[in-house]
Amino acid sequence: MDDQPRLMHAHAAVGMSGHPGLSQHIQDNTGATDGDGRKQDIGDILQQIMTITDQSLDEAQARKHALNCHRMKPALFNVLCDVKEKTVLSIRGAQEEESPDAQLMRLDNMLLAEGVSGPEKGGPDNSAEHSDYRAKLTQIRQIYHTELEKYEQACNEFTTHVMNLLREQSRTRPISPKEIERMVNIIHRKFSSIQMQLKQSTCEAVMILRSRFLDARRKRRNFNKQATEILNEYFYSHLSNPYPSEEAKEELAKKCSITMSQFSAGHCGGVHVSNWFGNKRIRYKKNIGKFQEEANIYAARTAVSAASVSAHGSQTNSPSTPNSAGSAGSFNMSNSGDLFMSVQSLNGDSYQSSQVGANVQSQVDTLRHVISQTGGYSDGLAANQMYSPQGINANGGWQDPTTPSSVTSPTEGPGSVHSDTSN
DNA sequence: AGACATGATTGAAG
DNA sequence: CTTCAATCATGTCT
Repeated sequence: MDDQPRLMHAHAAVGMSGHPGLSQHIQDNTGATDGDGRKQDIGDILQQIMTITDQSLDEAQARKHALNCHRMKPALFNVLCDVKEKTVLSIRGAQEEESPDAQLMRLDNMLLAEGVSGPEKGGPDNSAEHSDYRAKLTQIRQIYHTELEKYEQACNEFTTHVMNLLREQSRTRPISPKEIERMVNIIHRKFSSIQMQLKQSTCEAVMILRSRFLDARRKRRNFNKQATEILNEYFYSHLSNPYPSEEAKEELAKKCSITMSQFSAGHCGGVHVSNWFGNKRIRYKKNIGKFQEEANIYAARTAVSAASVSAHGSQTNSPSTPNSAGSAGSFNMSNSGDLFMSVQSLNGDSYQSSQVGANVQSQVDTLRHVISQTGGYSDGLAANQMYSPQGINANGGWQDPTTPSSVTSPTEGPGSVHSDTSN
């Protein structure tokens, strides 16, 4: 024990020479009056630190306490912190990551958009339609939030724990507040990367859910009978030009209660009507014979209602007339006069004289069917020939397929009806 | 289970 | 943009 001072001195000398800034630092902190005595002090302390692990626990505790209370302790602590800081920085260098903020932001945005994060989405959706989807989404939402909370809590707990630990250790090790702060940052980064994983998998789950529930193709719903009837009524009563305008489509959609398309924002039921008419046209044209019966049924039905309307001498639709979409100005019948004449000359009926424009087209179509059905054409083929060519040209398309739904209806020439029916 | 019906999608054409 | 034609994918009937 009595040779320690000498040894310490040597140690101190080595230590000091290794760190040129050390003496300066200490001098700053102590006022630097008596040079040699100070050196001895420092050497003393350093030696004690070096040998602390060789001592018994109790002894070490006592020494530790003594060291903590030593007047040179703050200065030494600062120096060591400084040295460590420089070493650590040089090792770590500029490998600070480039922050995955962009990705995190995207995930956040998506979760927000999907209604997972952010306020609960209580849109005016018809809940019956996607209740299943919403239930699952709520489930995901709940899991997400619980997990997020859990992570947050764990992060906070861990951070506090580490901070306490470091603070405690800073009594014996050179740990500066700056370093603690850095450590906290590291922890936060780690946890946020875990959080990102959570967000990522949540996004994936939502995507899968979406594709399963909201992909209309997968979840195809047939229109109900009434909707099909309404659409068919329109189709067969506008057989010569079955291209409803946008307004007509919307109206039909409304009448048919076709509203399931909230998920593809921008358009509503009209799209389904368009699809329906597209399919109908193509399938009708492909196999007219197959639709013969159907056509007759609807033709007869519309004829009856049309007749009853005109019999009342009224322009308003009778309640039993479901084809109002084709009337009441849904279409601009600029050439209704021609058609009207055609019909007149066609069957010589006089009751139509009371009709003006609107209903003419549907009646033309309708009457054709009635005629074909009842006018002595018992032969189905003949009947087919009777009305199938109307509007369908030699190429197998309805006339003017480019802009059929614009402004005016049938560009059907004045002679077309005659030629069609001039058997 | 298989056939058929039917709403939706896709790509070309205009 | 719309429509057509082919096709897909699902619903429904047998």
